[in-house]
Amino acid sequence: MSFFSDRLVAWQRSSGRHGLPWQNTRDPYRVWLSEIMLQQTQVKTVLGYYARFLEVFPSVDALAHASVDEVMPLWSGLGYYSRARNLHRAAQMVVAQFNGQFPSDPDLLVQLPGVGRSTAHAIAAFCFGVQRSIFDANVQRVMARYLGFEEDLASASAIKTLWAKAEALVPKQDGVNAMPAYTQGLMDLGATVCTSKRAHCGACPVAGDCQARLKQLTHVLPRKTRKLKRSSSTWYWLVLCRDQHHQCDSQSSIALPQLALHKRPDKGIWAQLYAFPTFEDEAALLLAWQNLGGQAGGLDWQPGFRHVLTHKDLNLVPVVAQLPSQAAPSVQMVGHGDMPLGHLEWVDVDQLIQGRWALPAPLLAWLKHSTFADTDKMC
DNA sequence: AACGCGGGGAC
DNA sequence: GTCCCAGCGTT
Repeated sequence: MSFFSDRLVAWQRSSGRHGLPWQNTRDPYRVWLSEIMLQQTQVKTVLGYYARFLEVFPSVDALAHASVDEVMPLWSGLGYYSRARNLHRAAQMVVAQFNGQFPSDPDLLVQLPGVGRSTAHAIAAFCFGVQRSIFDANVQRVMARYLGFEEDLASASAIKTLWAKAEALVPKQDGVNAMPAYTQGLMDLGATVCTSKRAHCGACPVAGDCQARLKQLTHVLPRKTRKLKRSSSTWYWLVLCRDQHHQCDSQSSIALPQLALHKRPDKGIWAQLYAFPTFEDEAALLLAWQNLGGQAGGLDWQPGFRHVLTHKDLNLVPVVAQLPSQAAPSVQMVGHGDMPLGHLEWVDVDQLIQGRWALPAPLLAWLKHSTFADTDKMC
């Protein structure tokens, strides 16, 4: 029990986390999915998404044969949506290039889109006992403190150096038995004991030779100079365009209200998700509205609301628009900054509310809580 | 090396 | 409010 890894493995088995749904399995598909969802995302948030995803796509084969439009709604609200697109592409790669079986070699795993070096090591360690180290923020903190590593982790060379030291600490023997517990132990220690704000050294299995504790540096390490810069808030105007052809009146049979969506561009915020036509200023909105044949007074400005992102605040203003009867239901619309809009998709409000389309979380939340979602009030 | 990318939680 | 979190891809 003298080695770091021995102590950590024993601690994980006695005091670590064991009941999480992606634990107690060596199914690479399930482990991989959990690792991707957990990137920059907390356990509590992931739980629901993970269960729903596996219910719809229980295997890598099922995921590979789906369309990306079936995958994205299951990610709606989770953030970092490129993860979902990479997940889908990676599933197709596993089927096409690895015969449906995840490889155990981290050098091959890292070729999958969305799988970086740390995630590749996690999959290899959990599923195949490969003796390589993960290196997420938890491990960086644990290692910087345990080793008394004082270099600035904003530097790439410092990261490289510390990662190499982490690799040197992995269990030397019986990887298949030890690596899953060891890897989980690193994460658990960082999440529950050696936490960012405070190190609970009394509960730590390796406090005895922790250099940060011995030098009273736990509150200083890890050093990381990079500061988060928040840019100023931005405004978006969102057009909620009703379909005239489905408007309710006393003569028509029951028709479902529909709204126009368009697919966001490949890059930038909400990339490739579906959103209401979005404009960065009122002039662009009005120009597009004019191009559509809209009339003055056909727009109803709703109260705006704020949505906070990591790097900036969004001020979102919904504008309800009544499309003129002569306009085609599908129209090429220009005026989204310098980005041409594609054809609009007309979608039942029901389907939006039920999460069948991949809307950004704030748009879906607003729709659900607005009177606009109430069919009666549309007539 | 710096930056963009969502959302939620802790304090 | 600020900072953090099972990071990765792009420039």
